[in-house]
Amino acid sequence: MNDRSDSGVAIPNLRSRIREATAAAILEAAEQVFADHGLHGAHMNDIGARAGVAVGTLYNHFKDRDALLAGLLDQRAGEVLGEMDRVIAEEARADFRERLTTLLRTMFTYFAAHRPFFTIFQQAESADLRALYPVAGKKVPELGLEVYGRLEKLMKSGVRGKALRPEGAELYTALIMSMLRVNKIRERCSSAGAGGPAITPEQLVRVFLDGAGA
Amino acid sequence: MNDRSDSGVAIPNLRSRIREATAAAILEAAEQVFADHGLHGAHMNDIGARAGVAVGTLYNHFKDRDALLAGLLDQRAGEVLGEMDRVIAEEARADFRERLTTLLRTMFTYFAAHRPFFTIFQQAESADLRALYPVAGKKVPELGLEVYGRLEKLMKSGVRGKALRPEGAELYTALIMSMLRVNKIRERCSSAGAGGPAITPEQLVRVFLDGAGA
Amino acid sequence: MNDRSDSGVAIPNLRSRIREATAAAILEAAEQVFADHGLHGAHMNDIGARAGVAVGTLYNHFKDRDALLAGLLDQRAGEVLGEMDRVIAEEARADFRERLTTLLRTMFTYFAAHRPFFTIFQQAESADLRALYPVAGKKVPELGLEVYGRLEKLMKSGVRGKALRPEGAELYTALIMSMLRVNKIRERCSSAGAGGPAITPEQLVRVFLDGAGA
Amino acid sequence: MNDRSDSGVAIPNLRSRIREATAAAILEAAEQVFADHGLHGAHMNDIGARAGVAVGTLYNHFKDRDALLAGLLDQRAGEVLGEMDRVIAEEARADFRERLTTLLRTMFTYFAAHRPFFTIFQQAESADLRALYPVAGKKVPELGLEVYGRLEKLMKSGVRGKALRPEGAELYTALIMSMLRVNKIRERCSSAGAGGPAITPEQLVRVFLDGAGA
DNA sequence: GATGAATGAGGGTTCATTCAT
DNA sequence: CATGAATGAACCCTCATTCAT
Repeated sequence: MNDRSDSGVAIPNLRSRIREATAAAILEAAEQVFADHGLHGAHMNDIGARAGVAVGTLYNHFKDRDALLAGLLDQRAGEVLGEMDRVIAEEARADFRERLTTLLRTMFTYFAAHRPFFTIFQQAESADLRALYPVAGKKVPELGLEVYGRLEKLMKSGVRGKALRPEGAELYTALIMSMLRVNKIRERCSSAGAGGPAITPEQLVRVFLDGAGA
Repeated sequence: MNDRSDSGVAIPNLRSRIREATAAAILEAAEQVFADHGLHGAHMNDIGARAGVAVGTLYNHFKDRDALLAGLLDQRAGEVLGEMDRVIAEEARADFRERLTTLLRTMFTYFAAHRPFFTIFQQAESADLRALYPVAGKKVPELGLEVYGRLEKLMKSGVRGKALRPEGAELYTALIMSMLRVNKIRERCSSAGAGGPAITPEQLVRVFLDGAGA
Repeated sequence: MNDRSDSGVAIPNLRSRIREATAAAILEAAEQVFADHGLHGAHMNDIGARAGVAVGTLYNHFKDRDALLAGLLDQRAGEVLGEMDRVIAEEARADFRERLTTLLRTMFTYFAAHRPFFTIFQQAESADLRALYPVAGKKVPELGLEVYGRLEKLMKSGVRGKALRPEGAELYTALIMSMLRVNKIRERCSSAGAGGPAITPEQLVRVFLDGAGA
Repeated sequence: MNDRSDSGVAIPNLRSRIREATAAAILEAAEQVFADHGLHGAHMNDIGARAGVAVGTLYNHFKDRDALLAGLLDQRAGEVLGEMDRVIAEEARADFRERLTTLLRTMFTYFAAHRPFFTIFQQAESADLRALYPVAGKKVPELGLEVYGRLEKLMKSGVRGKALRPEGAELYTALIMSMLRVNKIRERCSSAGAGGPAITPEQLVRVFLDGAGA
């Protein structure tokens, strides 16, 4: 009985572990290839080659190309949202400035580590591409929404706690979200930016809370 | 004799006027279709259909798909930069806050009127797509650079004129540029934003200069 | 009356002379372009450009592309056949060896002066291309047939006059015709041939009549 | 264990055998279609249809249309040159007349069996088409050169062995090569030729060595 | 479950031909 | 008649997807 139940349980476990390892390898390959060649330029053959499997194998794990992309976006979105939630919980007691700074640092750090994903995500978020990916459509926009929701909650608590002036409250969240791209812009456009130090969450929060005016 | 020479001159004029009108119609159609379907999803047949011409006509005006896209980006970039320069010259004497507000309003207004173009431009600016479009590559990144240059000049004058604190001076430009997307984010993410009033340049400048802190 | 009839006659004459000049220019341009780019690679636009007229004008003179090609082949075939007939008549009294040599020299000379045409003609003569050019089909094969006929007549008189052995009589004509390409082959293949002197009709006739054997 | 490793080896073998069979079918289809419709008139869809495969399959075996044509010419050129070399080696001891006759018979036989290829080859050899097919260009002219080289070697040995008069030695090779087309010309032009017996290598050699003169 | 050759719809592009000026 | 932009059928090629092994 032991033998049988062991083997009966163990084999599926082994198999499912192999399955998951393959799926993870595929997702990682997909992240690279999508980032390298763009949302439309990434080819299933390339993804398979980079993952070290044949094309057919991709279809054993994901229904089609869109499902693979959606799976990738899901996976990464889950990771970053998880980290955000963890930090929000940890810093629940801190003052507003520190909570905002820490949350921004979390996002900056994640995106710095997963720059390919960030690039993909921005393209996928484009309103006009959503139409092209009905399968992914359900999930793709959610990361933006989810991040927005978390930031908005923080902003509201900031207004309640008198850390933020209430007049412009409804624009704060969108404003902070738009600033997440600041380092990308700095790198691309600023002559100093290419090699220089990235803008820090502290600097960002400083301007956001205190203003840039003299 | 006059009559004949007149007609001899008139025909080329008429033809070239028609040519230009067709080219403009093609560009406008391309703007719509590229925005609707994305940089890769836009098909030459669709562009032709929307412009009311046959596919072949597109190729009488633009060497290939990339040249059409590049032509479109060039055209629109020229327009928005021209308006920016005009406003910058007009407001040369105004104080910093007004100059910044007016410049932002100019951009907001242009992008509101050419939302499709803005969408295309953001996609084209993506680092990963530039590699895919070598033809467009030469011009595409320039709009960002040009806008950045003009904003930076304004920021420097703001610092010199004591309107801006000098400590974070090197991040102001990138920060303002990143904020240009704020209304797009608000529309997409905010529950209020979809139908609500857009964020105004005044609001943006208020937060930027005075801060959101209480 | 004089005036009227003069102008009535003169204008058509002038016009028809212009027409013919244009048609000749088109044919000459076509000869160059067909030879430069091949039977299928020659484009109507290129032919028009080289002739110094617009595409539409080509269609005022020739029904379509095939008719233009057929017209070109007709024209040149008429010229070379005319020269052959003239030489045949002139040399009617000479002995066989001289008549053959002179006829070959006529062809060699014409083809040396119209090498593009010769190239075109060979392509057009290909059995498999005839199917593609039903319009030209009637005329294209005729040059080969006409030349063959004239040579065959000469061969028969040679046999009758005991200048040729009668045993292989039925192969002589085809053999001589196949030899017309000898200089083209020599140029292309022989290391000496590229710049060296062309093979002369005399040499050819020498081998044909006397053999290469020791 | 043996069984398993056997099957592990067998699968690739089976696949590669199928691959080669498909490639051969494609080449054969291409030979027909190129010959039937000409170098430019042959369409990839037609080739696929005749080979019994989809268009895409053609591109799994050949990079593009030019590579397919080049592959075809390579393949056939290799075959005919191989046969020529075999015959040359076998007949090394025979006298000149027999060696020449046998070599010609080899070529006549091969070309009779691969008439489509012969047609293609002549078109491809055309100076003006070589420019259009840079991919094929490298190999295309080689068949002519290779055949020329082999014939020239034979001719030189004929001169050395006193079988050929030395005076016209430098034209013999080109002359023999030009004669290879004799049967094609006979079929097309001679009223007797269409159905009649082909000219034999013996007849050809007879005229070449002994002359047609009485 | 993994493999990778075959598939074929669909996209970008060309170019002979037309016709309003 | 000359012009040359517009036309659109037809071509080459790509690549997501399938399925026999």
